[in-house]
Amino acid sequence: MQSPPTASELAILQLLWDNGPLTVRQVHDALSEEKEVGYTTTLKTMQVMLDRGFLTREAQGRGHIYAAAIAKEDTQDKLLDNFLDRTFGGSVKGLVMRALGNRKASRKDIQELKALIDRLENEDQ
Amino acid sequence: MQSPPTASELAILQLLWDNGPLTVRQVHDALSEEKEVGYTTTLKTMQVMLDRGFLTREAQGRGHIYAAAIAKEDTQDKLLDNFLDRTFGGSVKGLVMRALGNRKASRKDIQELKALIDRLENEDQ
DNA sequence: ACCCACCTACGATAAAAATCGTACCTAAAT
DNA sequence: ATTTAGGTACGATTTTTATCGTAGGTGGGT
Repeated sequence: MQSPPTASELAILQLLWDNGPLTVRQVHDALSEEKEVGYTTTLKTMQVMLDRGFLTREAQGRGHIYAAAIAKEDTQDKLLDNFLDRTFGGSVKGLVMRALGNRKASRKDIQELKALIDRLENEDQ
Repeated sequence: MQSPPTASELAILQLLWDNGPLTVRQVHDALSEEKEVGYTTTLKTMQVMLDRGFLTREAQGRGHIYAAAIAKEDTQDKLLDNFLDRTFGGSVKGLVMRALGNRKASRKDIQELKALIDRLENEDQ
């Protein structure tokens, strides 16, 4: 995977990751709720993504049904690495403290994070 | 601030945030260590940034000395918000757990995070 | 058989970012 | 005074992303 998915490509991947394989029409309808865009724009983007190896597809009736070809977690990790370097100079602590500090996480989130941190703390010993 | 700084602009901002006001030459030399790029490219980028309100400058001898005009934390926050939405569907927990889970944070980092979490936990009551 | 709604393919265009060439200025060294 | 090293300004070009128009295929309803 040469360069990571662009912002528009990522939006499409999110839909496929979360909802399973979809037709162009379905993706387009979902995207349209956020932002007006032509159908062929969505189509073209997905064709490019197919080409780039981000998607696979299967014939289905008249058209195709597309699926994500790259894993959600892998992709997120790569994007996170880039972002971390570019924006926080690679400091995980900087990123995490900012992410937590400036916005409200639910009590449940906080519990889970606490558990994770305890886990990390122990591993470390 | 209309649209956030692009990746190359951000690299320049980082230098200015971390080292204080610099000349184009100094910025260019620093950038060149990472990646080959023409001097006028750096110059032009900084002129654009001046235009966009991301930088200020002062005459100094033959040339100018540039400084960041936007705050590091504000900018990071905005970029983080975007990134969070685009990549983790807005889930702070998702982002933080991934950031912490997949790479090693130092014991000191972990302590600080723990303290932050305790603080958040109490605020929440 | 014929429409028509819906799909694909794909080049073209537009918009955004990044890169560079060239002309020109000026201070310092010779 | 000339040269020269380094600086600026700024249009032009290239590269990357995003967007769309148009031509053409196909299956189901009538």
